[in-house]
This record gives sequence, C-alpha cells and structure tokens, in this order.
Amino acid sequence: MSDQENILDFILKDEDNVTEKQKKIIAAAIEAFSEKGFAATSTSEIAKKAGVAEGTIFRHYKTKKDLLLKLLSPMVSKLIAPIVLKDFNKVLDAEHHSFEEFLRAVVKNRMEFLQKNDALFKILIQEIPFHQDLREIFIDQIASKVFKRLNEIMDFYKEKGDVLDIPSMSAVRLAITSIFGYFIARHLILPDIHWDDEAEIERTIQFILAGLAPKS
Amino acid sequence: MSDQENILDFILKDEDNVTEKQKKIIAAAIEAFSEKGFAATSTSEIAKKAGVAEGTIFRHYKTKKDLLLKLLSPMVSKLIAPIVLKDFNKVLDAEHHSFEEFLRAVVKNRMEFLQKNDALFKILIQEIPFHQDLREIFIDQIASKVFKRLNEIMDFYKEKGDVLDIPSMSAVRLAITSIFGYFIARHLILPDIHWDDEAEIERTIQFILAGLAPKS
Amino acid sequence: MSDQENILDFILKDEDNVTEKQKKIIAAAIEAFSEKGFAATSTSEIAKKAGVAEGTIFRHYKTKKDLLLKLLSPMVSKLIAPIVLKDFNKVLDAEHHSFEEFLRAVVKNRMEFLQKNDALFKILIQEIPFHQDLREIFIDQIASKVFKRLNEIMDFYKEKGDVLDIPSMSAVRLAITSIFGYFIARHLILPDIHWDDEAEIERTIQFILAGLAPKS
Amino acid sequence: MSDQENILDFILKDEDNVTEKQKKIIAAAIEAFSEKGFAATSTSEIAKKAGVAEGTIFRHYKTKKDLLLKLLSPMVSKLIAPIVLKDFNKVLDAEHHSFEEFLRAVVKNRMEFLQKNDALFKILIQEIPFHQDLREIFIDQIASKVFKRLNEIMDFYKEKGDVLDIPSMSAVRLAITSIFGYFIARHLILPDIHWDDEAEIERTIQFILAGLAPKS
DNA sequence: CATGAATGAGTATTCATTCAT
DNA sequence: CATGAATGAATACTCATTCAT
Repeated sequence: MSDQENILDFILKDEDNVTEKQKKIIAAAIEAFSEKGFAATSTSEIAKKAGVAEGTIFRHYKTKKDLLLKLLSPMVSKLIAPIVLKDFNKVLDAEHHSFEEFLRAVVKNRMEFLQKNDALFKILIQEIPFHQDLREIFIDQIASKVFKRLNEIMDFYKEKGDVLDIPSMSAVRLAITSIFGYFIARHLILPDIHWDDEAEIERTIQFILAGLAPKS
Repeated sequence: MSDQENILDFILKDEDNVTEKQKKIIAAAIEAFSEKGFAATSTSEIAKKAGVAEGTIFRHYKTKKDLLLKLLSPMVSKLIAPIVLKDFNKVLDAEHHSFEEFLRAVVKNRMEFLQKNDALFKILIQEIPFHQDLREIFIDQIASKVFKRLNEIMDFYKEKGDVLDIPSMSAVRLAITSIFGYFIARHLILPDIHWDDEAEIERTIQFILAGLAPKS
Repeated sequence: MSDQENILDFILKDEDNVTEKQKKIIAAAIEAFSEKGFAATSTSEIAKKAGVAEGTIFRHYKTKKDLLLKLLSPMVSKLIAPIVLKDFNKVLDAEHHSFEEFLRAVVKNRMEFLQKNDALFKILIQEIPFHQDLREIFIDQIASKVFKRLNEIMDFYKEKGDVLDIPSMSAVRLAITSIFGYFIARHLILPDIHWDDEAEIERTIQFILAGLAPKS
Repeated sequence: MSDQENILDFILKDEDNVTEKQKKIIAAAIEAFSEKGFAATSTSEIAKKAGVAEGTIFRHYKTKKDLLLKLLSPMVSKLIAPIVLKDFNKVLDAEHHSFEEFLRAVVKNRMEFLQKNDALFKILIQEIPFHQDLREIFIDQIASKVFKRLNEIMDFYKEKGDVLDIPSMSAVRLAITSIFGYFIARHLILPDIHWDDEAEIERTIQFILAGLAPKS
C-alpha cells in the first residue's frame, strides 16, 4: 500500500532523461492548474513559474493538453493503486477482520494520499468533465481493476454479515462518494470555512458504517 | 416549495426591459459554459450560438465574468430556496412527521430541480473553486439562511429520536454530500456509463437514513 | 477588353461593406507578398504596413491563406478575362483579320495588364506550385473558358492559313509560354539587368508569328 | 557534356570530410524545399527527414540560408555547365553542322538534366526572385561564361545562314524561354494535367527553329 | 437597443540557432 | 562529429472589450 514516494517522481518515471527543468515545469503546472484551472492557465505563466523559457515546455510536452494528461494519468493510477496491489490482500486476510477495520484503513490511507496530492486531485476533478479522453483513461482503470477487486472484498464482508446485502457496486459508490464528497466539499466548494478534519472524517466513517450495516 | 417557473425567467427577473436577445444570450451562455467550461468559452462563441452581435452581450453584461455571476447567483438562491421558504414549515409540521418522509420529500424535490437545471449546476460546481466572490455569495446564502433553518429541522427530528445526536451541521453535510455526490459522480465524473437513477436514488436515501439513524 | 478599373476594386467587389482598413490590408498584403513571398511574410508585417491592428486582418480574412486566395482568385479571372469576354469577338471578326494583328492586340493588352499588376502576377506565379487549391481554381478557369475559346480562334486562323496546323492547345501553349516566359525572365529571374522592353516584345511577337507560321 | 555523376556528389564535392549525415541532410533539404518552399520548410523538418539531430544541420551549415545557397550554387553551375565545357566545341565543330542538330542536342541534354534534377531546379526558380545574392551568383555565371559562349555559337550559325539575324542575346533568350518555359508550365504551374512530353518537346524544338529561321 | 468593425494584449505553438555534453 | 536540451523572439490567430454608427 506504499505510495510514499513523491508523485512528482512517479509522473516523471515513464520519461527518460528527465532534466531539472522538466521537474520544475511539472511542479509549476500542477500549482498553476490547480489554482486557476487548466483553461485559465497560460503556458507563459507556467514557464515563468517554472523559471524556464516558454519553448522548453513544448520540447517536453507537445501541447498544453499533453502536459495535462501526462500529469493526470499517473494520478489516476496512483489514486486507485492500493486497491489493486497484491499486498492489499494482507489487509483483508490478516489484520482487518471486520469491515470497520478495513474501512478505517482505506479511508486513512486515501485521505493521506489526497492531502498529500490535493492539487493534482483538484485538477483531476475539475478537468475530467471536459475531457472525454481523460474520462476514458479513468473508466478503463476503474472498470478493469478497481470494481472487480472491490466486488470481491465487499462480497467477503457481506458473507461475514458486516455489510448490507445491496449490489456491491452501489455500496462501493456510496462509500466512495462519502469519502471524496467530503474532500470536494472541504477543499473545492467551501475551502474558506473552518473544518475539524479529524472529527469529520471520523463521523464520515461512522456514517458509512451505519449506512452499510445490515438491518438487524 | 415551488420553483416550477423556468429558471431562465428567474435569472432575468431582476433586470428590467428584458429583450428577446437577452434571453438567447443567457440560454447560449448556459449551454456553452456547461459544455466547455467558463474559461474555455469565448464570448464570440456565445454570441454566435445566441444569434446576436458580439457587442450585444456587453451591452447587457459588463464583462464575461459578470455574465457568469448573473447566471449563477439565481442558481444559488434557487438551489437553497425550498429550505428557506415559509411554506416549508408546513412540510415539517403537517405531513412529514418522520425524518424519512422529510428526507424523501427533500431529495425528490432537489433531484428534480438538479435534473431540470443540470447545466447550471454543473457550471456552479465547476466554477466555484476558482471564484472567491462566487464562494462568498454561496457561503452568505447558506450560512445566513440554510444552516439556521436546517439546524431547527434537525433538532426537531433529533428530539423526536429519528436522527442520531451529532452536530446538526455534520449531519446536514453528510446528507448533502451523499445527494450531490451522487449527482456529481453521475453527471460530471462518469456520465458515460449507465446508471439506474431510480434505484440509486432510493439506495442513497436508505443509506442516509441508516447512516443518520440513532444507535438503538 | 476593358480591365481599366483598378484591380484593387475588383478584388473587393465581392465583399460587402468594404472598409477603408480593408483596402489598406489588401494593398499591404500585395506589396508584402510580392516582395518577400507568402510564407516569408508575417501577418504582423502586413498589419504594420497597412496601419491596422493585427486582429483587424483576421476579422476580414479568416486565415493568412484565405487572404492569399482572396487576392489571387480575382487575379486569375482578370488574367484570362479578355479571352472570355463577348466583345472579344469583335476583335476577331472586325479589325483583326490577320493572325498577326490579333496576336499583336492580345500581346499588347496582356502586357499592359501584367505591367499594371506585376506584383499580383508575381505572387500568383510564386504560390501556384505550392497550393493545390490555387491550381484547381486556375485550371478550372482555364479549362472551362480559355481553351475552348482559343481553340475556336486558332481554328479560325488555321483555316485562313495564317497558322500552322498543329493541335491548337500546343500552339496556344507555345505562344503563352513565350509571352509569360518573357515576363518571368524579365521580372522574376533577372530583374536586375537592363531590358529593352519594346524591342524584346516586338521580337517575341515576331518569334511567335514565325514559329507558328505554316511551312510554305 | 557529362553531368552524369549524381548532383548530390557534386554539391558535396567542395566540402571536406563529408559524412553520411551530411548527404542525408542535403537530400532531405532538397526534397523538403522543393515540396513546401524554402521559407515554409523548418530546419527541424529537414532534421527529422534526414534522421539527424537538429544541431547537426547547423554544424555543417551556419544558417538555413547557407544551406540553401550550398544547394543552389552547384545547381547553377551544372545548369550552364555543358555550354561552358571545352568538349562542347566538338559538338559544334564535328557533328552538329546544322543549327537544328545543335538545338536538338542541347534541348535533349538539358531536358534530361532538368528531369533528373527537377527538385533542385524548382527550388532555384522559386527562390531566385527573393534572394539578391542568389541572383548575383546566377548573373555572374551567365554573364561571364554563357552569353560569351553562346554569342560565338549563334554567330557561327547566323553566318551559316541557319539563324535569323537578330541580336544573339535575344535569340538565346527566346530559345531558353521556350525550353524552360515548357518545363515551368509543365512542372510548376500545371503539374496536375496530362502532358505528352515527347510530342511537346518536339513541337517546342520545331517552334524555336521556325521562330529563329531566317526569312526566306 | 443592437451592431460589427476595430483593437492590442494575449494565446499556444514553432522557429532558427546555440552550446554543453 | 553529433546530439538534443534550451532558448527567446516570432508566428498565426483569438480574446474580451470598446465605440461609432
């Protein structure tokens, strides 16, 4: 369940001969896109922020859109990575006997990830409605990897009697919506008001648990 | 609880001497903004779509941003209107004795509203993270009107024993997140896959009810 | 056989609401393109030369290429116009009984036209090899109008015994090549050396006459 | 009268330590310039086509313009070479007693040369109007070598009574214009229509012969 | 009230060229 | 000798906005 390494390194992992300037471009783009939005950010702005010439951006990324996709594809993978990873089984089999323990572990893990990569997550959420290709990447990853895996997991807990017997996909959707919904409300819609993160996360977990608990 | 009138009329209600062209501009702007996003939409595009001259837009709306705000402010009011309305009391006192009945009524009502005004809602969600002033309008409306009102309502049901005893704001947030989270997931993030709306909405209601039910 | 009116007016004839700025843009574009070539001329250069903002060019002409075509299409028509015109028949029937008289009239007329519109002709010759669509316009006009007409004329003179009995198209091609070839050599390839225009034109006419004369 | 060797080798003859890459650059530049024109061709395009790094071009040719001149100077020499060569005298003295035989030999020879080097010829014709220095090279070569030589030849045939008594330069110009005019019409202006090369060349020769024949 | 010509700053992207490796 | 990262000026074109008609 390790995505402790910097996502910046992960983004650049696929490319070879990564230069210092390239890192700066990526960092600047993430900052700028998340602050002003993709469309409202100019490449000259990114260049200035990164301390490189504007042409340098286009040496590494054919278009502005290409730069966006090169940022977000790894984000998508990372976002769903832990669900997919082999060692996630341990979580299931060994320690997390109860659904509560499991949920708590997942929420903690993903919340930390989001908090560490809030800018990239914000960009992803903002841009996904406007880019068909981005949605396709997203759906591909989720459809092929995540739902299959989560179905197994939910079935496991349903059988154990920890979870209500509704279609797994709906259960997953309700849980995910609650978790990410909190993040969206907190960081995108109402970032200006005070939030007691710890308490709200705990309440969200309780809410999901109760919402998915089998009727006694 | 009536917002049956067209929101287009509502948007134009404040302005005087509303011309036919003005209506077309508003309609065109809503369509364009929701499809491509505010920043990625040009005023000339809106003009073309509306069938008016470029200058005409600026006769009615000082800037492009002004046009956005003129669209979204009424949307914000409308979005929270039913909660605020006087006749909402009747809902409370008379028919909706149980929290379930209340929730069902509210969800049904707001879902219909969102479905009718999905484009505007999409714009609101998309743009709110980038416009401080928009957020301020939003917070003002919510803070001053909605939460006070909802606190009363939640207290009412808490006292009745229908709802868990957690801070009303959190309860409200969890419910709202579930409802709007569904809408965002369905229309913004994953519009391409098939959704069984009726079933998902019912499950969402059950989920909220169970999530907020007092521990027996 | 009149194309005495300014070609600038002719170029702008098709467009409505022609503004002063538009005329200046056309004039500047002709000058710039003929001096430096289409590809080597920047739109900012044209704007400066025309004394307008760069955006103004694109209000009237969607692209730089569009501007080129809007210049050259009328040039193509004008270039072949006299051959096509009704009153050209008079030339044939009445005054120009001999091929020599006819040739002399045509050469004089087209030479004057080229001298008056040398810049546009230069642009046409320079750009035609690089633009398929331009060649299509050219071929269409020539194929449909010119060759049919000239075939009739040449047949007329062949029958009279003024002209050698070879395929009319070849005869026409040889004559045209001689005339335009002179212009190209004189203005495009070797503009720097001295030319005795009058003498060379006379020799060219004699050359064509002798070259096309029937073998006695 | 031999220019049988590849012109590519001739272009590179002057330079020392010619590498494989250099040959590829030259070949790529010829192809690209002739297809899109000098100004519209980018150095990166040439580099890609040649399979070399962008910098490599500039190692061998200081500027893009330098590359153009390095291509065209040999073309100019080659174009006029046979006229200048010593062994051309044999042509004159021995076999080609009549002007017709001489003309036929020259036309055949130059046509073959043009057909083999059509790309370079196209570039030369296209670029000469825009580059003073190129024109100077051209004029220098022609003035110093060609016209002197051709004057002698024409005088020879004039004296023999094969050729009309007009200024040699004009006669030469008329002949050259006819030959190259054919090539320009055929390859640059109207490459899209069908041409019966053999027949047209024969007619062109006949046309020149008749056009320059002394009046009986 | 509506138009659309005009603008100049700004857009993403390409350019020829340099230079450290 | 060859590379390709880096540049900054230039490119064609778009933008939101103004204003005379």
